Amino acid sequence: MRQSGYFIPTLKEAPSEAQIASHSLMLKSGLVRQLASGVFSFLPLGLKVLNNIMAIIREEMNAIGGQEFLLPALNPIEIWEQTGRVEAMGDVMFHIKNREGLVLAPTHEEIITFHAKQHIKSYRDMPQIWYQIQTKFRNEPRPKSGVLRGRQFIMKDAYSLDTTWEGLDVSYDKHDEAYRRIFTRCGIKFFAVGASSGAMGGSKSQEFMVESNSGEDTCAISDAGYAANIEVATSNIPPIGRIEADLALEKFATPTAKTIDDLINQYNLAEERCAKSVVYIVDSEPILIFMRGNDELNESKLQSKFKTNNVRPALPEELFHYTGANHGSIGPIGLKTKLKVYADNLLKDANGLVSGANEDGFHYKNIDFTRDCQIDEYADFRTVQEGEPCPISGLPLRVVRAIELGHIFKLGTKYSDALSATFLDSEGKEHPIIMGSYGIGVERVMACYIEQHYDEKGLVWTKPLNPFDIHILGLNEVKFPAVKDIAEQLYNNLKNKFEVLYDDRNESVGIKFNDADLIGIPIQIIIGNKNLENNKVEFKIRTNNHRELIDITEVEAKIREYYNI
RNA sequence: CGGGGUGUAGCGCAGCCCGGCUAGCGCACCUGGUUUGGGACCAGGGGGUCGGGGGUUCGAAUCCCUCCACCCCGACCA
Repeated sequence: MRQSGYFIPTLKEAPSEAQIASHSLMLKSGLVRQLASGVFSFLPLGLKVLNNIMAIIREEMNAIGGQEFLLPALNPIEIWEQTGRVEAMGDVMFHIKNREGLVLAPTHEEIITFHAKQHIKSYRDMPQIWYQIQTKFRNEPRPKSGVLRGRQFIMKDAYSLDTTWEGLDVSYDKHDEAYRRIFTRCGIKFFAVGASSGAMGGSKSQEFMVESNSGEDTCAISDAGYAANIEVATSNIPPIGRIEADLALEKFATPTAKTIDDLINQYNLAEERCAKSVVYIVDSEPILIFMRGNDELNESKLQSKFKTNNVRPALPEELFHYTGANHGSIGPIGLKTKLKVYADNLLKDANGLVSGANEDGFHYKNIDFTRDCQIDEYADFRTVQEGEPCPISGLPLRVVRAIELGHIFKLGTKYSDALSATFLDSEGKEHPIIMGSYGIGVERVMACYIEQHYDEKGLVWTKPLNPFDIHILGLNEVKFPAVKDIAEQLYNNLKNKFEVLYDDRNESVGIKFNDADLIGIPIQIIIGNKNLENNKVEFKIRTNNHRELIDITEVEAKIREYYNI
């Protein structure tokens, strides 16, 4: 490709809206342009990279037996109504205004299930893995970070159809392995985490994450290989257990203690023996939960425990109404109304506790959960903290931000039940198809690669994502026709063997060098008049910016050596 | 949806507080010339609904009202 006629609009200064490296570099190097908030156009160079990523995805999906589909973005709303997801999606789903009954698909479980219902009738028809690489539409409330969170984006989504739960396990594991291969081949350092299946109720879910301060998820990871989304992460902090002394329950005045910290400081108490009360409304039913000291309640765990997305902290007036006290004085003893009472596992059967007396300005001490009050159930409600021991090794956990690249999910029969997609087993009995769903954000792969591969000069592409293999720079071709001749010769010789970009523009050397470094093609062949006098050209490797003078006749061999082909 | 910010040429910005010649600067772009190994130089030139609408005023980029877009924080996130 001759650069003089190829559209690569590089920018010297990035538009001010770009806050993160990948966004800024994608704009500067002419890969993308923003059209509207969360909506991006891919320019030729960016599309080449995207195509490379999609080629890898296709290879790996095909390798596990995936069959490629192309499903429409325009969907009849009826199908979405049948699964209840019009309501569940809410504003996230785009609705077509001038054609009643059509929506833009944010994902394709419904449509896949629709086609499965049409034609998958027998256990003999399965297993199936169906996938597509297609544009999704989601009306994100706040698009951000360039292509990382957009209102329109390309997703590889795959769906497995199985007759048994064991079959689903096999399909799920295949995707797990395929995803690891895809991200590894793309040159991305990632980790997989157990994730919350939340109210979806699926039996297992795993996210593929890239550590990054630009990420929107939080994960707890350890060097021992433990990794989990903070929504489900645990640590092996031991329960506080019981103290020896069997002390009598005692009420005491705490007029100025509103928080756990106040209590600890004013009355010299052990933080872990303070039972913090949290009142939540779960599907309109109030519940009381006790947490250890200043432990933070994890709403995702709450949602999973009660299998609903509908949880919220109680309002101040609700607190008083249900407990008889205001925030800061709520406890397990003497509740005004009967509430279901839960406690975090760390407080299991504990005694010697301090908690509110359900009377403003008073607390109880020496509370014994097994003696003084009724705890209906203990469960894991807490959010793990940085430095806590990893549950598999005891090594300290790190809590990091991460970008979600992909998600694999055991759906079960949620959609096949809703849409009556059933099959007959070998005994002629009808069962719902058992499904899985598996997604990869294609632009995110690109952005994550960039986040992990750039320097102060610009992008640093490596095989196999690189848009071109070789960048030929002819320096001062107008003044030195010999440079032009050799550059043309090399270009014509190499262009049928490799993807070659030839900078034949009549630009100053500075511009050519800087643009080449910005675009980041792995190998630069720099042709200048001085070196040419000795039949030499420069061979520059972008990953380490190492430059070497080589004989013109060696160029092809050097390229083959670098790419190992 | 709540909070904060921005909107002036393709990009980056100044001017606005305190209204006043023809709206500026750098880069980019066009023409001619000179240059040529890390974003050249000289000369000339083109490009603007100052986000939109309304208002105040003799006069608005500037003050007021309103709408919109974009960015950041938060809420939300199948």
